This record gives sequence, structure tokens and C-alpha cells, in this order.
Amino acid sequence: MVEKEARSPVNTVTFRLGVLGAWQEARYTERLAGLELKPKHVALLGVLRIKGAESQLELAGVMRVAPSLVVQLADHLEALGAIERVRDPADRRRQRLTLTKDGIRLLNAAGDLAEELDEELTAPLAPADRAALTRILERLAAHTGIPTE
Amino acid sequence: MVEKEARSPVNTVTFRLGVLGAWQEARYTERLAGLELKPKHVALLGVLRIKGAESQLELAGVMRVAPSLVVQLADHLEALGAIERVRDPADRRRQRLTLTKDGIRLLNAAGDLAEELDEELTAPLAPADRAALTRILERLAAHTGIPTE
DNA sequence: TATTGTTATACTCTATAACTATA
DNA sequence: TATAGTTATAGAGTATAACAATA
Repeated sequence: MVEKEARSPVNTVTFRLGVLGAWQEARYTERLAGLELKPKHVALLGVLRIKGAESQLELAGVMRVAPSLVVQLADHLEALGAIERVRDPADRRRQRLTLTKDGIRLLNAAGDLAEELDEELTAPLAPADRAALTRILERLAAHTGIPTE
Repeated sequence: MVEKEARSPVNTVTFRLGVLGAWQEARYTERLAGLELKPKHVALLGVLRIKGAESQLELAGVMRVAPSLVVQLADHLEALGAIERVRDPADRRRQRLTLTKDGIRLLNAAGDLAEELDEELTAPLAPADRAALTRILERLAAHTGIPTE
């Protein structure tokens, strides 16, 4: 009979994802400051490009955040000129959000910043491991229902 | 001349680590509730087992959180009987924190919960990819100075 | 005077609840 | 009456600043 070794939680994937994720997100937040964006704004823009959104409520569902948060994020993005809100003529309660040219530029700029951070983070990894990490995280994201482009 | 493809930030390692990490940490927080612990408490216990701490200030440095937060976390863990605070006789300003038997039990229980979540999260991965993920995250943790047991 | 720990306060993020407009 | 969006409020988490004890 094999006694299971008591492993410290700090060595689990769960724990390390949490710590590394928070660490990397903090650094991303700093770099995004120049664009007047925070990661959640980027997430909203990203979802818009991937699949659009027939309503803000739908967007809240996809992003798994409260509808009231989508309002705040969209307010800011609209003020930046990154998105446009268009009332659905068929149902005037709904606001359709669309990416503007400037929004696409912002999203690409945010993408460049994220890639820079990727480079820095994965610098100590062998090329094969970098590729593996990218592939595995994509797999996990897809499996947990996180939007993927 | 190769034009670099504009990649969406949502497909970067940086962004996915942030989203997956927050998602998994939220689930871990739920499961830990029964132990009256939050992830930061587990982190403190974990660091204590790995390397001990000559002072709370040192612990704050290792954990990369404010000293005032260590006080709160330690207050709670002491109330649970998981740690003991012992004044350093040589320098009575310092509080040395030590894990108790109960603290070790709690840490192990928290480890079991994290392993359960690991199983669930990595279920869709091939065994080789699970191993790769564990190995790569450990590598990244070590490289960014995150404590490792 | 400098350092450790603690307490008081404030800020950020985000959710819940209440409200408005439209259906 | 039900739904989309919005606004108001509240809570969690954590940092910064002020303070106390010891060196």
C-alpha cells in the first residue's frame, strides 16, 4: 500500500497558477497604464473582436463579470473612442458594442505589450517548453470556457 | 521582410495566466472555506514550512505583501492554533513564527484540496502535458523568485 | 535615531441591490 | 410583468500612513 506523500500546496499547479497569474497581471497592469487601459478593458475589447456582442448582458456572461461592471468598462472604452454603442433598433433596450478603428489599434498595442511580457517571462524556458506552455494554457482556457481567438 | 502578425492579447501566456490563475484561485478559495483559510494564509504556512521566518518583516518580503497584511494573516493563524508567535529573546521586537502540529495538519489538508483541483483542471490534458505544465510552472516560479518547496 | 510590529485609514476592484427605460 | 441597462451602495482585499515598543 502506497502512502501518498503530503505535498505542500505551494507546489501544486493550482497554487502556482494563482501566484504567477497575479504577479504577471500586476506587471501587465503597469505596462497598460500608458494606454489608459486595465486588463479587464483589454478582455472586453478582445471578446468584441472574437465574437462581437449583441448586448452588454451577453458580454457580461462571456466575461463572467457582473453586468454593472461591463457598463463601467464600456463607459471608459467609449470615452477613449475604442468602442461605439449602438442601440438595437429592433429592441431599443439593447446596446450593441462595436470596435472602432481606434479600438483595434488599442487592442493590437495591448497585444504587443502582452507579447513583450511573454518574452520576458518565458526567457528561461527552452523553446520547446515555451511552445508547450502556450499550447497547454490554450487547451485549459478552452476547456474552462475562457474565450479564445 | 516579415510583417509581425497582430496577435490578440487574449491569446498570450501573460493574459491566460492572469485569467486562469484568478479562476482557479477563486475555486480554491471556495474549497478552503471549510478550513477557515484563504490562499494567502496557505501561502504563509507554506513559506514557514519551506524556510521558516526570523521575523514577520522577513516573511512579508518573501511573500511580497505589506507587513501589515502579515500581521492580520498571522493573527488569524494564531487564533486557529496553526502557528505560534515567539518573541526573539535577543531582540524583543522580533516575533518568530513557528508552525504547530495543527498548522502542519492544516497545510497538508490545504495541499490535498489543491491537488484535487489540479486533477480537475488538468483532466483534459495528456499525461505528458500534465507533467510538462507542473515542471514549467515550477521553473517560472523559481525564476520569478516565488518560494518553492 | 532606526527598526519591528501593530493599528488606523484609505483605496481599488467588483458584486449586489435598487432604479429606469423599454418590451 | 419581464428584461437590458444603469446607478447607488456595500464588501473584500490589500496597501499606505501613523503609532508604539524596542534597539
